[in-house]
Amino acid sequence: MRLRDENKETLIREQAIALIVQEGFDGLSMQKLAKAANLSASTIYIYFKSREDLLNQVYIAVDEIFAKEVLKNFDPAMSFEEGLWQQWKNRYKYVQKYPLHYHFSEQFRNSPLIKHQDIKESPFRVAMQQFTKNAIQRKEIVDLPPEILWALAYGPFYILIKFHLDQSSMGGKPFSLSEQKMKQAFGLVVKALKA
Amino acid sequence: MRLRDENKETLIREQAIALIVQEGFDGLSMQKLAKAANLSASTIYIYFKSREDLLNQVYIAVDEIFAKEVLKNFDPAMSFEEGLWQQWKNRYKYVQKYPLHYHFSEQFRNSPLIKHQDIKESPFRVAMQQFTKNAIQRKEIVDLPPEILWALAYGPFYILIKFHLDQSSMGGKPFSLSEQKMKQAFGLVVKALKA
DNA sequence: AAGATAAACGAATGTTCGTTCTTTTAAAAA
DNA sequence: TTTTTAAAAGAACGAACATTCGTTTATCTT
Repeated sequence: MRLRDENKETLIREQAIALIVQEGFDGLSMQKLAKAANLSASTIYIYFKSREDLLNQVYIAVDEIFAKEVLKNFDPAMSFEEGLWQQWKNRYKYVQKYPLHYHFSEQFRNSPLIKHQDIKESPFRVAMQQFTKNAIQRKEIVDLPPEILWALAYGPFYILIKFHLDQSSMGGKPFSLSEQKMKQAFGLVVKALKA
Repeated sequence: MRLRDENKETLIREQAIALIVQEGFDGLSMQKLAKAANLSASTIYIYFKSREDLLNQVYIAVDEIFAKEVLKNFDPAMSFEEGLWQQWKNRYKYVQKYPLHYHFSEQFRNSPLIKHQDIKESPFRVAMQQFTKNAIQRKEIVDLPPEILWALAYGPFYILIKFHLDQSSMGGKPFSLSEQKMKQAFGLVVKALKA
């Protein structure tokens, strides 16, 4: 018998991401996707039950990679300043390495398709909670409700990313947010949160 | 002759926003929109040239209201702390008053449909630039590249808004981010930016 | 009240959608 | 090599899509 091609599943997923980023969610039709992946539309249904299933699997795969990349060289036991900086660097590298994934996530996050539940207790979230809990216990930073801490620690970072990404997608291509600029913003965040 | 109903144009726009927020961009079909607005689909084409034109006009109308609301009681000559707090309050009230508009914008912002150009020189942007320029000249805040200043001034605010909005859309309905919590986050932002 | 005009409609256009069915093809098992 | 099995393809389905067209209807002008 003929074997299921493992790469083909990934190929379909990646092409779906590319199409969605290029043309939005309406742009992802099964026939367009088939053409982009050099397949018959019906072949997609061997690997995915339906369009909805495909979207879900894409979302899951993207999230998995994100969680993996963002935990590199990170330990919840790190000092707050070191650990948060590592997070900023990891997220920055993630955006650079998987720009399409990032754009896809940004679109998916605000779409009504998303199932807001069940994402609560990922090992990723657990690590993050432990990290901030440690920092507060050690009195490295002020004691704050988690969402305020989170808002200050990452809000400026993501606006910075979005700004530079929009900037580069408008004019010439290369995305460059200098590490110096990131450090500057990071310094201000630390200043705000320091106990 | 029969007169064009001015309210009908607004009605169509508002129903379009509601549909998009509920079901995403694919959810906005002309026939569904017609049914939601109690119209024949062809009637929509009296007021809008095409689906694309409709989306553009919706975007423009939403943006206009936003700019109007957010400039209330605001003057670029204000002190930084007073002016930025007024901005936070205005934006908070905007989200409360037009929650659908906010959700629509969040979806539209990350969609490939948006035309990134030509939004540069709105009177709104001009006021904001003057405001931060004043604050730096008066040495109220540290001298920073505009995008870093912007990232710190608004990043935490919008993450806070998103968090509480998601929270309320999941469980029971009412959206409540207490002014006390906003003040707490605001205090940290000011601490970070103070010269 | 009569006529004019544009708003409003329902029906129909051709296209594209997601999905399924039947057939062909290729590779693993015999 | 032959048989078997599932992957892959292609044609086909009804449904829904954006848009247009010819007719009807309401309201203004006269």
